[in-house]
Amino acid sequence: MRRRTLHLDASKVGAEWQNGDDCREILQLLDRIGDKWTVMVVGALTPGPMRFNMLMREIDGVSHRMLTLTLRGLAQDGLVKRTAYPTIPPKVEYELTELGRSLIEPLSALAAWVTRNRPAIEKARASFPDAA
Amino acid sequence: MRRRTLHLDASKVGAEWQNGDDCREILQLLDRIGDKWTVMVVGALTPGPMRFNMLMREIDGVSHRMLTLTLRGLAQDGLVKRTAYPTIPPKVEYELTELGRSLIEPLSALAAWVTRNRPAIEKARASFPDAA
DNA sequence: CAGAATCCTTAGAGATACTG
DNA sequence: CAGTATCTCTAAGGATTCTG
Repeated sequence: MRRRTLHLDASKVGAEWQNGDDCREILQLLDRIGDKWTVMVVGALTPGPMRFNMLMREIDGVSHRMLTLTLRGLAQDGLVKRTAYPTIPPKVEYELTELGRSLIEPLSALAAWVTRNRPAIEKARASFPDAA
Repeated sequence: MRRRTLHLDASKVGAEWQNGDDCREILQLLDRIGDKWTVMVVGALTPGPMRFNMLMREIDGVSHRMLTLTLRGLAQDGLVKRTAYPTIPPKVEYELTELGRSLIEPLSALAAWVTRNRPAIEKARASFPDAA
């Protein structure tokens, strides 16, 4: 018997986690949410709206192309609002929507986890049998 | 001036999010944590220890190879404990470590977010200008 | 300035077969 | 049963160029 809701209770999560019901779509979304650049963009936009080139500079390592694609994806998903000012030269501002902002919390929780446990993970890596 | 800690306070996260100090390594870890199969494995292992083939069956869509690689990675990072019983045929059990279990919570928070907001996202996608 | 289009390169991942 | 090793192939992503 399979439930459709995801409980936060850690001890019960597993059951519906991989139940295949809506698991596929969840994972598909996780792929977008967990995407490297997506995380970066959300992080960069957290303080407030930003223009394209500003994001480019802010994000460090992102290519023009990937930033475009990521932003478009986020806009499609309603996480980011794109505002184009028809000036010359063009000016386009991106900002998190309400939905987008609601993602900050779980995402930063994860970031916090990483920060908190990085030492442990690095220790584990180092002490792993035949560590590369 | 840059802090090294990640605050959970949504309004302040952005600043250190992309500050480049330890951002690189955080992202690198996020890549592993956010990885499709990693999420699946953690989910599958949440209820308790499991053997390789069981995981194969449980996870649906994972190839033999990817499961091996994912599990090895998780073991290296100390998130999963691998126990091999030297019997014939071999029997290998995987289970979450303490560290691994601590990941369940933030991960399921994210999963919960996806579940909660999937309708909104799908609506956004559908109503997007020239939706594919 | 923002973005579209093109090319090109590689790493990721599936399929398959072999081994202890 | 669990794991390794190859081979292959696709598609993600970088660099570059062009346009409104």
